[in-house]
Amino acid sequence: MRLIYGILRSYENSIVMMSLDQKTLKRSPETKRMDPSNNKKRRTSEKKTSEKVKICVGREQEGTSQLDDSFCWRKYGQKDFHGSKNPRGYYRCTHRFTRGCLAVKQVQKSDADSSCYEVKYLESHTCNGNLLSTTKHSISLFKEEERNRVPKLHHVREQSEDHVKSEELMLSLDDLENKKEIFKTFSFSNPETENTTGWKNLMENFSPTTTSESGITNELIYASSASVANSPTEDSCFSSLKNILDLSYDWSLM
DNA sequence: ATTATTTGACCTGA
DNA sequence: TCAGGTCAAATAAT
Repeated sequence: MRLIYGILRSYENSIVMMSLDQKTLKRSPETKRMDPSNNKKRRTSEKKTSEKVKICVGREQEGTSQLDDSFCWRKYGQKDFHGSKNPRGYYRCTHRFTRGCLAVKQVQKSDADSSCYEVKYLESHTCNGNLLSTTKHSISLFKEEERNRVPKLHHVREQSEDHVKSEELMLSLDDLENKKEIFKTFSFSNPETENTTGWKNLMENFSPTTTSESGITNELIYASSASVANSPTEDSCFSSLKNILDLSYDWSLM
């Protein structure tokens, strides 16, 4: 384990260096403003090449209109529509400028059921692979404030190259299995959580990228049924996992 | 100080 | 002209 974390930290260090360089890709307000041909608002005329769209309905999360789908989104706009009571929020991947990730999503509160949000995904994430959706989803099931404390460990995976990903995928799955074993030993024993298929299905249900590969898909995750991730049992399960991850992370910083 | 959100202005296509 | 989408300055939050 120590070796693994050592390797991950090496990746992280090199990636930090890379991302420093990549920050130069960020929009420069000066250059935009100085450029006369760029009179005020520039607009990209290129159309969205991908029409991969996924519409989900999820649960409102405490105070935030942003559904937690495990990715880092940044809101860049909001629009009111006539005929719709609720405005639509426009989000893009936080890594848009650092890693050129074009993922975009639109979130709109459902008119019919204000406890639900309709989420439309446009473009898929290029800032990470499916691996990440696997690894990060285990994190996404935590409460937001808890998730924020969980770590760069996952960012390392996020930025790794393809040949590393498959390796890391195995690691992460091993990790999951290990964590599950640990739960069983000192936490509880739940037939549901021991069902690997159920576990994987749960993960897949929360993955925008893994389910959006084949054209348009509509997927409904109703708030009530989504409570599977919030049931007391699952909660305790994941908070245990989170504790372990936190421990691992802290230890890796030593 | 840095990062994220808000919000009015603006752009493009229908 | 309008609807939908995006930009970016101002503001808020961390």
